[in-house]
Amino acid sequence: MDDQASAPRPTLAAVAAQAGVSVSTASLVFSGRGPVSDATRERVLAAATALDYAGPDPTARSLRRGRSGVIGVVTEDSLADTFRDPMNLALLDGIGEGLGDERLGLLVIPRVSDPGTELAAAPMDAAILLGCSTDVAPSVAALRRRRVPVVAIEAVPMDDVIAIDLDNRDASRRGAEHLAQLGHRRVAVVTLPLDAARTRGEVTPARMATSAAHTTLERLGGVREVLPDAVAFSASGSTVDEGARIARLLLDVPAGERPTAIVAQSDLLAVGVLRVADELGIAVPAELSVIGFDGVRLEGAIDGVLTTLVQPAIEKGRLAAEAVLAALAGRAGTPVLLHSELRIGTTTGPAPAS
Amino acid sequence: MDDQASAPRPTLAAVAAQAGVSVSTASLVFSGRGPVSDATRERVLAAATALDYAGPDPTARSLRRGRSGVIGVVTEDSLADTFRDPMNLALLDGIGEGLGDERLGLLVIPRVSDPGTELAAAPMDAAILLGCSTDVAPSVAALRRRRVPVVAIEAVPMDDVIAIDLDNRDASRRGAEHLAQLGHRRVAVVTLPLDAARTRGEVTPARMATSAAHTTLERLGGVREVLPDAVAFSASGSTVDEGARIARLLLDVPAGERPTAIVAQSDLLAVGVLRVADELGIAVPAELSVIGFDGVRLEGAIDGVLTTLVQPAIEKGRLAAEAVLAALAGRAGTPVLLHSELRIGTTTGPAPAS
DNA sequence: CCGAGATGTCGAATCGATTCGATCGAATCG
DNA sequence: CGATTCGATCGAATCGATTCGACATCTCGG
Repeated sequence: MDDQASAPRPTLAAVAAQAGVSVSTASLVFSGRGPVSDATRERVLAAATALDYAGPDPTARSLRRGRSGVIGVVTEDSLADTFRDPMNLALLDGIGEGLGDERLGLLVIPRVSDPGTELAAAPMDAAILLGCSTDVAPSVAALRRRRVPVVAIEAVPMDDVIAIDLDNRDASRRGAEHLAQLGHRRVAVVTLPLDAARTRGEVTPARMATSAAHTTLERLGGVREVLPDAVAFSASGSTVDEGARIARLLLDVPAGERPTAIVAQSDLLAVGVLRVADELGIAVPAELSVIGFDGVRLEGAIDGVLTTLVQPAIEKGRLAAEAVLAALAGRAGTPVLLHSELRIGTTTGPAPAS
Repeated sequence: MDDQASAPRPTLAAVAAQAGVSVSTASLVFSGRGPVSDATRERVLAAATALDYAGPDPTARSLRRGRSGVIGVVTEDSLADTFRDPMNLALLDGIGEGLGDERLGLLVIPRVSDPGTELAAAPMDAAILLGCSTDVAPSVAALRRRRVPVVAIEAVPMDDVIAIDLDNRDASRRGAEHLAQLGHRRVAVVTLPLDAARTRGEVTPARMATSAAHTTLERLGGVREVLPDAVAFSASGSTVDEGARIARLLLDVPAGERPTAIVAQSDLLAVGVLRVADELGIAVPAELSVIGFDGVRLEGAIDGVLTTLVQPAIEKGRLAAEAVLAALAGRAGTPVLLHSELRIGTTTGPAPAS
């Protein structure tokens, strides 16, 4: 019962003493980076077992080695919301794949409030910034001061940040062209969050000017290259509920004022839009075309196939992990630009004759 | 560019020197746990800014303080699969809630292969064992040696482990009674993994005897208290695909040999079963009743409402977090037993007349 | 005007390991 | 057989902070 309290955790020094060797030799046994005779090794290991020694203290080891074996994964949402987005899960899949058998733990850090505080407090050897739709500059600054290599997924290009980027603008443009070719002229966009406060509402030029949400702006810009007049409303997150919320604003109006197509900046948002269309009895794609972004698996959440821009999500995660490993090895990480592909499903069709 | 390489990261000592104070005083400024005059404080902070000092090194601080500010979350599956289970997401929600504003990071550690190795290498102040369906003894032993308090969710009771437990056996029994009352006699069970290897296949007495999968065995035991002859097949994980896989074994047989009801040990498994029933044209609940476990939100994955045992998942996470905080504060954590409730949905009905 | 108490600052020990260079005996080689 | 090398071991410095006890200064009551 009170063993735990009474017996202090044994240290390497205690093990060395018990085995009758010096601490340095004992250390060699556990780290395996020096020549040790078999006899000595066994004596040390026996002593460790006798004392119930659990191996070198990770904290002390980290301090001395200058490595903690931990990769920080910095997310935008709350912990659980982060993992509710299949996009992030795919990224995680890729990261796990890319990290391979390196023994690195993932420390998940929600960047919800006061950026920097928590970021600066946790030990980590490198950081991956996940889905940087809002302003990441403060976080990056905090990490840079700590000399922590940063890999950012879809962030605005910055010094000392290895970018794993996506052709957001070009892809969105292709999506918009698809709609334009189908005759759509009245198109609305449901965007990802536009600022750190995740304000919900119409995207005005003023808001765009002060926004640092790279991905959001790029995707919107791509659409407006083709459809300059497309109105846009920002969601407060990439969730089905948010998509539905914005969709109600856009669709619950007299039929004449309704857009004939909605571009959602994520598949989850698109599902929300489809759900509301269904509620309101608006036929898709006869009366309304919907296009998403990401190309994640939607597990039977919708009937048919969502027209969307499929991005190589797992690949993205894998490349991020590889960039981290490169940075850890002292090699310069290579920035990457990935490409999305338009998948035409059953949610887009010719614009209804007006 | 090469600033990063050339200029070594400044230390507290450098800041102290620059400010003309001792290291101890500088430390006091950052940790805020001693009296420092305003003038001194400002001088130190100015020096820190001048040197671009990012604050005390987390690793060094952890070593000295004996606290790393990190909670280990030990999972059974791969990283991404863990978070694909809505059950675990709900737990995470609860953990986040229970941790509140304590500045604690969550280190996610998949306990896939060689238990203990990674576990022992990462710094953490406490560990939460998530969904312990398979054998956790080795992990617990490794953590205990390191004097890391362990909170286990639904694990077999062990010394020095704070258990957050669920009435698995009783709940399953109530589910089985519901089926029995409806006249079902030929009932099959799709179980969670039965062993660390996650072997898929029929659950034989021999396998049960060597299994340490607490949750799995309890839930199965509960069913067999009512329906002793229920056959059982173990899945290799709590996923829709696994549920479907086992369901095909059970349902793709001549109609006379088919069970009239299937008890799935998780909602995800149940969804897999429903999917296969649909594929094979078996009407639910007219020809087949299906019951799940967990009561998680299934986001339109099925038509109707799943009959299932709803457990207080968020509460479970919250209690686990509170137990962790208690342990960290030196207080003894209180073991908890939570209760599930049978929710009767549209997937169970009277047994078909044979 | 002196001693008690409060306040601010400092030096030194400490947390638990890793690692560099030195040492020493044994084996190898010419 | 002496010089050299190699393998095994050890001592001591180091990683970057925190914290305890000591010390100096200042305030205030008596």
